[in-house]
Amino acid sequence: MIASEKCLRCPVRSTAICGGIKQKDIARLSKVVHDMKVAPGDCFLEQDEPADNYFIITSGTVTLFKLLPDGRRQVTGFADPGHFLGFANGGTYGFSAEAADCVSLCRISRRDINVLLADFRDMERRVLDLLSDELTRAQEQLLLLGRKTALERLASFLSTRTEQADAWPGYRTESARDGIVLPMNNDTIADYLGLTNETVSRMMGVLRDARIISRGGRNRVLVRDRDALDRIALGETPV
Amino acid sequence: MIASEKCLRCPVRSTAICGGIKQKDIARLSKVVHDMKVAPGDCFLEQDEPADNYFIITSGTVTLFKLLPDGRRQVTGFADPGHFLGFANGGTYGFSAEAADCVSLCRISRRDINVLLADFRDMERRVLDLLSDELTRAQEQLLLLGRKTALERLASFLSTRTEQADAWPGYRTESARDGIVLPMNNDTIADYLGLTNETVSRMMGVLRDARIISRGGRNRVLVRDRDALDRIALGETPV
DNA sequence: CGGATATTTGATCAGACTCAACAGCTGTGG
DNA sequence: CCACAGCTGTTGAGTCTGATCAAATATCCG
Repeated sequence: MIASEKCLRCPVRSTAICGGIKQKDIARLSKVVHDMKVAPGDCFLEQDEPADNYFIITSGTVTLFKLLPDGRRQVTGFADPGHFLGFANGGTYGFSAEAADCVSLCRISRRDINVLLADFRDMERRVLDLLSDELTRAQEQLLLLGRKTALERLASFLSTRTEQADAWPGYRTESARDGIVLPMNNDTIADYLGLTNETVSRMMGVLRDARIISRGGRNRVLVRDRDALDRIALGETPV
Repeated sequence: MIASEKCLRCPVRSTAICGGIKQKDIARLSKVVHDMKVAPGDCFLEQDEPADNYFIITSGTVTLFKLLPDGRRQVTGFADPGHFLGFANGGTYGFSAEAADCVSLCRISRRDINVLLADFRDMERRVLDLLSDELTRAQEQLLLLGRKTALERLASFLSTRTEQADAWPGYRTESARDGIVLPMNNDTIADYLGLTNETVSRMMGVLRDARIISRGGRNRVLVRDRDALDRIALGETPV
């Protein structure tokens, strides 16, 4: 899955766009793919705005969220490197996206994406796979929000994050083998899990008291008992 | 969007698969597309089973759901005619599907779908659009489950169902212009909205007392004040 | 009619929210 | 070096929404 460094600048970028990319196509891609940097907290895609661009994250983490008119917020997911953003059914985005930390991404206009899709046959299939993955993850999150308790939600979140860190070692620093980095604060985690920041803090305390996790410095969590975490996440441990 | 009756047996079927289908391709499609009927309550696709088939609903409504080990159930959505089921990232289905009422569908094996996708160019794009729609709807549902009250959830559900009835008039009987049909019982609605059947019943009563809806016979609801319904759905009406 | 299933209604309970106060960390400026 | 502000996270007390449990009623269908 990791492409050779030779293609374009960022391995994730070429991988995400069209897999094994040929040297002769680089020039063409460079014309339609624009690099961007976004500072933490900056919103680069807003709900209900015209969906003119697609984005592919190359580094950092992006928070995706929806808002109700009175300000209630639901974080619908986090986009990590390799993620593809910007699908919209009705011509406008259905969610907003803001950088959780320093984010690099590349932008492709709606017009150009169609050319790319037509020219790079395997790209369409890849996008289809990405969307399919994302839908599967969204459905898992529906189960979480609809039927899990606060403790189960937090355990699920930490478990999933740990899995992702396994799948993509870039997330994990060598100094903390079992540590996962949470680039978002408790407010954001709360909005993701349908809870409040107080409840997130309390449940974090419950897991810490049970020696299942421990604090590994700012923004870092050490998972000490992953089996226990997974059992809680699946509701197999009575509260 | 409605295909001509001449293509295959079901207009929805040809539309869903590959849009304007040519006469000469019908024979080929018929070889890989198998028709099926499913009785109400029957489960034809089970979570964690090998994802060997894709399905396209041609009539009726299908309930999609996920289960926790202890039996808690979350309905992740309803698949109406034209919907495409069976995407799986890890080789197994991520959810189960059972017929809500009498359902007709066609089955395409995983092997055959790849041939179809390769041969019918516009099919891949159509599937991509369907997936994109579905993801958008899933995100809307995340907002509902994470941040809306019981009343707001039910109002959202009824509002969305009404919109769908507008978009596809087949849903609506001419005898009840504003009536929508709910082919699922309160238990299923509850599992969809992350509530209990008692709460669904109570909130239905609240909307009825407020003259926003009224009962239109079994499985049928009349929406009397759609604006009010939408305002509640968006949380713009203080409880 | 009768039995099964679904819905409605009531009373009580509990998990998570709200509001409020406090602690810890970080960076800033005197 | 310390004082302080500002932000994030923690902890506590009280409240409330929706769940649970139980019973009554309604609806469907043979």
